[in-house]
Amino acid sequence: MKISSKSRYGLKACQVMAENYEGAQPIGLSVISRQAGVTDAYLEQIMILLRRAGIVDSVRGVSGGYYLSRPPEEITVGEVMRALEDGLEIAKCIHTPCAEGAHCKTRDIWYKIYRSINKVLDDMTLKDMLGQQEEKE
Amino acid sequence: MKISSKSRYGLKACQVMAENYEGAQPIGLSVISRQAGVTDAYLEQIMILLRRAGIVDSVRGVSGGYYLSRPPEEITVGEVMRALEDGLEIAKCIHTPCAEGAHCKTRDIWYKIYRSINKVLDDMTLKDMLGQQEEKE
DNA sequence: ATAATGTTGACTAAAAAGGTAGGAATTAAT
DNA sequence: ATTAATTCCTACCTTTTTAGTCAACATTAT
Repeated sequence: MKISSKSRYGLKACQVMAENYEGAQPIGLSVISRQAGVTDAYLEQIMILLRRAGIVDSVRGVSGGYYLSRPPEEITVGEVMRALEDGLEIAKCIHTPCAEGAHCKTRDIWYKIYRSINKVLDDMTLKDMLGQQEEKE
Repeated sequence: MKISSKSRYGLKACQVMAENYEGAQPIGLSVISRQAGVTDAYLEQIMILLRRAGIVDSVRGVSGGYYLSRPPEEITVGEVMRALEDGLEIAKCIHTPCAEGAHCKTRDIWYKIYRSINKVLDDMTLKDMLGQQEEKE
């Protein structure tokens, strides 16, 4: 029940790209990795996931890089997280219930958690994320 | 971002104890392990966590076993899960923010998730869990 | 006494997470 | 055309966590 480093770095990378969305030119991997505090090699793996999920586009070759495929207000944090966190499936029985199936009291708990996480993340776009006030502790 | 098997088995074990709470006599480990679908040896480890968290009490010796330390309506699922899932701390920065601290946009996301999970789990007692209707989907 | 049962800590194996390396493909600039 | 910068892809490696086992010990009803 921990957020993976892929999600941490990946969402941070999205933040960087969202902040520079107006620039309209691709941002080099090394620029993003520096701001996200991660190595190029590792961030590469993460960007590939985001690209395959249709969240970012890329340009290869000299002065290539990455950019959000859509404006920050059209990409939800949930979309990003699903790409990085195995569909946000917190238990196998979320999508493929076990034999006990619909009668399982504990599965109902996992499902409640699942829906609540999805709601939080789908209700927030990358633009919202940039603009939000800090949470109190 | 997966629920651990400790939580799955542990909450199931609590369900068993809650269903038999009226009996008022301790339930043997092997009885619980059978119903929870887990080995005695492994469930033992889990019961120790629940006992140390004050959720269950135990009786040693012949005809010993485990039982909930309080009525099912006085124990929340959140309490159980915190004992089994490392305090439900989904990211290190939940309790000890990193250098970026309160200005961190991504931490705000993790914190939102954290609160939402806690709310779901703390709003539900073991008794509620037994009585709840199945979720759709 | 003794047999049934919980307690504890050490141990191991398997899986997942986290991260690295190297070369292929692509492209702007020269 | 060549070169240098850059992404793409696959395979691999290391560390940590998870999941599970085991054996010796402590307690208690009978």
